Amino acid sequence: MSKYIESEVVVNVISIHNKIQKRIGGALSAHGIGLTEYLVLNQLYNTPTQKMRRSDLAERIGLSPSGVTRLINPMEKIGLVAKEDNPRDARVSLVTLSAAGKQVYEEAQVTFAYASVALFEPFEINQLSAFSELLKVVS
Amino acid sequence: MSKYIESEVVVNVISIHNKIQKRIGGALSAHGIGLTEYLVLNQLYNTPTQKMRRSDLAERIGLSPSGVTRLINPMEKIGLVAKEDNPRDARVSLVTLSAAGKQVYEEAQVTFAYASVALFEPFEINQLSAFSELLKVVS
DNA sequence: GCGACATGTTTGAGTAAGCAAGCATATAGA
DNA sequence: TCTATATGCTTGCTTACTCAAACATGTCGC
Repeated sequence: MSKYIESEVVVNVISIHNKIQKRIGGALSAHGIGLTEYLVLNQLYNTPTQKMRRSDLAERIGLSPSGVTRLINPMEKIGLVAKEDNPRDARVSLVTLSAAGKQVYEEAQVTFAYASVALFEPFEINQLSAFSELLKVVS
Repeated sequence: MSKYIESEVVVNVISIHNKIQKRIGGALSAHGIGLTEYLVLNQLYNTPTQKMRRSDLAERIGLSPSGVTRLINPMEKIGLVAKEDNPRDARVSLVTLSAAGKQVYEEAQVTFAYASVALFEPFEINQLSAFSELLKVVS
């Protein structure tokens, strides 16, 4: 098909990303959130303080700053996250995980894990670990 | 971070897909096409007849049928592909790769390969092959 | 302490897609 | 042969983003 194995890998990653989007995104809709919103909750949950600057969040989940603004506003309205000011720097706006957000995340995490396992069903743990390490380096 | 390795893999795939989108998509813009358009050309190029039904194309590149319509129309206008009727069935509309489209693809393929290699720079061929096989199965 | 540049966020306008509905054609059953 | 249903594509409307510009605040050199 292609001269370089790397090109092939890229095409395959795109393809699997489509499936992730459809299957996992679909599964998460049961919790009233989309895949990108899940990633936000995931980041906040796994941050010691459970709060983060909008631009850092953008960086972490691969969104533009304006994308974060538009994503977070509705999440704030339904109470999953809250806005907080940084007393040291009035430019920044911290996003914090609310109790409700935490709960939704913990529930959604289970769904996410199930759907992920289903997707990678045919593989062994050690294959997946190797895979994961590889991806982490590229990221 | 997460209880299941599979969840971790999914998050990492999403993350690398962001990079693919940005780096490879950016690189392809030098040829006047985006990543999705590249995938269309790639499919057509690698099909024996170099023509394909719109719905099959949609399936192959993970787009909805309407997405294909909206993607192909401009490509047809600039002459990368052409529309062809199926004499056996007037419902279907075949997409064919034009000579110009073929040329653009062959040039873009080089860019795509370079960018892909750059992305996976730190890895060995055999790691990547294993990786690629794994992805192919999931796909 | 003030001007110039740097950083963080939001807003306005545009783009790429999805879903659901519509339209055209094909096929199968009575 | 007509009617019902299935299939393929496109269109209208909505959503999730992006980029560039605007705006607000912070910092540095003098």
